[in-house]
Amino acid sequence: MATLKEIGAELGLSVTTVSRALNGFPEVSEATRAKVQETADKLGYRPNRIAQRLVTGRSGMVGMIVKIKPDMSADQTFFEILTGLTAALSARETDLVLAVDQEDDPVLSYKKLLERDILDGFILNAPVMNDPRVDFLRERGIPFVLHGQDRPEPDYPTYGIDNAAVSADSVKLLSQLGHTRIGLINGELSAAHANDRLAGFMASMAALGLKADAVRNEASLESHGYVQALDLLSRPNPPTAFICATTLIASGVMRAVRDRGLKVPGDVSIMAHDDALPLTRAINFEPALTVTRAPLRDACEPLANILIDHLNGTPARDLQVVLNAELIVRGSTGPAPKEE
Amino acid sequence: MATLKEIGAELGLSVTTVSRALNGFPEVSEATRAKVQETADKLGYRPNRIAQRLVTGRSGMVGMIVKIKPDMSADQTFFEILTGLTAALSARETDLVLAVDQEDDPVLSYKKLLERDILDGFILNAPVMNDPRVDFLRERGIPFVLHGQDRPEPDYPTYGIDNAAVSADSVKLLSQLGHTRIGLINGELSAAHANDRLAGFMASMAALGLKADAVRNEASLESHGYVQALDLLSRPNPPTAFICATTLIASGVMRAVRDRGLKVPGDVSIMAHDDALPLTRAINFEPALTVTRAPLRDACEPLANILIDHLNGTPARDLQVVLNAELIVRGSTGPAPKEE
DNA sequence: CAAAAGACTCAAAACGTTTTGGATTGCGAA
DNA sequence: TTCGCAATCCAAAACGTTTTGAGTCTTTTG
Repeated sequence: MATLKEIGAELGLSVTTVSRALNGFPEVSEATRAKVQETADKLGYRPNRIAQRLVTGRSGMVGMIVKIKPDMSADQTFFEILTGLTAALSARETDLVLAVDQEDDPVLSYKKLLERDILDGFILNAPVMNDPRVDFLRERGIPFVLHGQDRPEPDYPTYGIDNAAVSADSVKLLSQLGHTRIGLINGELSAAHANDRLAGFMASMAALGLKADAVRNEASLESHGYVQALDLLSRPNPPTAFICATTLIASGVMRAVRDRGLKVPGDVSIMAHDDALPLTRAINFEPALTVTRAPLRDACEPLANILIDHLNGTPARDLQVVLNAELIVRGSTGPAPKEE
Repeated sequence: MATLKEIGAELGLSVTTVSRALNGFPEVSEATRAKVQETADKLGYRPNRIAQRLVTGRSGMVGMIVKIKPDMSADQTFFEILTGLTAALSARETDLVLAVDQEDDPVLSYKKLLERDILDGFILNAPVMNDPRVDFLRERGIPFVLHGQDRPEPDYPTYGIDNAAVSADSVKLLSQLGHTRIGLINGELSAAHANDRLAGFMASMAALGLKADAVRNEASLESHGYVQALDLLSRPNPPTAFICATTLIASGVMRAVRDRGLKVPGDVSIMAHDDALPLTRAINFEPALTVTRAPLRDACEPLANILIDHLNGTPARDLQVVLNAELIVRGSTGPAPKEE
């Protein structure tokens, strides 16, 4: 509970000098800086954030709104993001204010939170295509960072992986292994990333002259993977390889393949995109899963830093990061089976 | 962005008067209050929370730390609590700062958050018996409210239901229906409420002279209910009634009962405690489930208010609420089957 | 009719920090 | 000597609110 004034009184210095000493300003001598630092430590000084925020005009809080599905199911990715984000933000003296959105209108929760007038910016996750939240915040000039891409040429900070490239890389690997009938078990198309995966898949299949007629887009569930793979495998010319949106889907697909009496990777190759969630780890599959890998956890620190840099004045065009996922080849992919 | 000063300038009043007019102080005339209110509305005045907090010495933020299990599974109850809590807190101009705890040491996250020195208090949920977080916060004089009971005679604010009574009520109902062999499929004993349920069960069974030898304590999962019920039903003298810790467990128990070719409630009665989670609704069971009911959602507003009242000076002993769950008899319970 | 009581209002201090615009010192250069 | 220039330091203002302690009227009371 020590204050700048108390430190100053202790040393016979002004608050100005104490403040500058502690904040590393150049116009204070090293000798005094050392003394100030020492008594600050001795008195257990911690800057009063509220006072700092009053004078800087910033609240030091950013918002994130969690969209909850009608069934109240917790998105597996949510805790992963939440964990990393709070840690990364707190390293930069920023707090996360969380709100839960159950409204039909996707921007209503943002309006409500903004009315309280205490947030410096927002972190937007799980975007849909042309996300209405983006338009809403952009119109009002509220800073935010988007996790992912919701449109081709954003003029706001974004951070995410190239989801079209994820599909392209996967198709490329499989086609090099000789596969020509490749299935895509995608996530729900309401999500922007699922759109990009689909677009990337269609484009690279077309570029190779392959027919992309084994595509399914549904929720990321084990059961979805199972059902869709079973269905596709009962075709006259079933796919010899599956690209799965998530490891969860992949586990369903693998179960389906085996239920049909087929071998992985002998008869069917399976690969997935891997967010590196602790629940379903690609490495624990039997055989270990070939993946495009981009740990969600890794996105948290960049997201936090991008938003805070943006708040500090860095222009949006310097804060648009699109990474490529890493391709990790493991045992679940192999050469296409010989045609009989 | 209007300030008190601007409103004052507009009307030729001092900031003092404007502040008092808006905050409903008695020493300002109704005429001026009306004028002040009017121009405040006209200018779109919103009090600067940061300035308020600086002068009141409070941050307006309370913390909650979410404990995540090693498998990163999201507790079903978490979103329920989060939703209600943010709403209730924001009604009292308070924000929720969330942190995620993955440490082994249960108090480490609290230490870290306290170091940042910006929280007025904490909301503690999912207590274990003699919760170490309680001891930690109590020692340092940090205000908090506990959702539930972790020890017999707390000297801090608490809010929760009487879990021993939940069991007692359930046992009473079933014994009045003639059941003598009653099973308890409880949650994990690490949770304080599971302890209380167990204690209440043992006590009331003993009071009735009944043998309490069909008790299982494990995670609240459908599969747990299924497995344990199957096991208990294969005994020579199987239970004729089950008390389940959650509706999720109850659904597993019901499946087990039917897999054994038994009828509910003809052969076996089933009841559960119902937190009123949207996922598994007691009323959607076939037959509808008899429950002791205490919606988790209903706890959020009291929790928020208790903590804030406590911060405002209300002593802890006036803020200890123990409610009784409502007993709702539906179709899943019936008279004990006649012994052959 | 004076004094007390009430009704209403205000200036100023306070919260703890950052930042602006000097002020003071010592020292080498003109 | 005097001027300029770093190198240090400081007083005061500012952020927007709440609260304290008085002040000015008007009305009631003895």
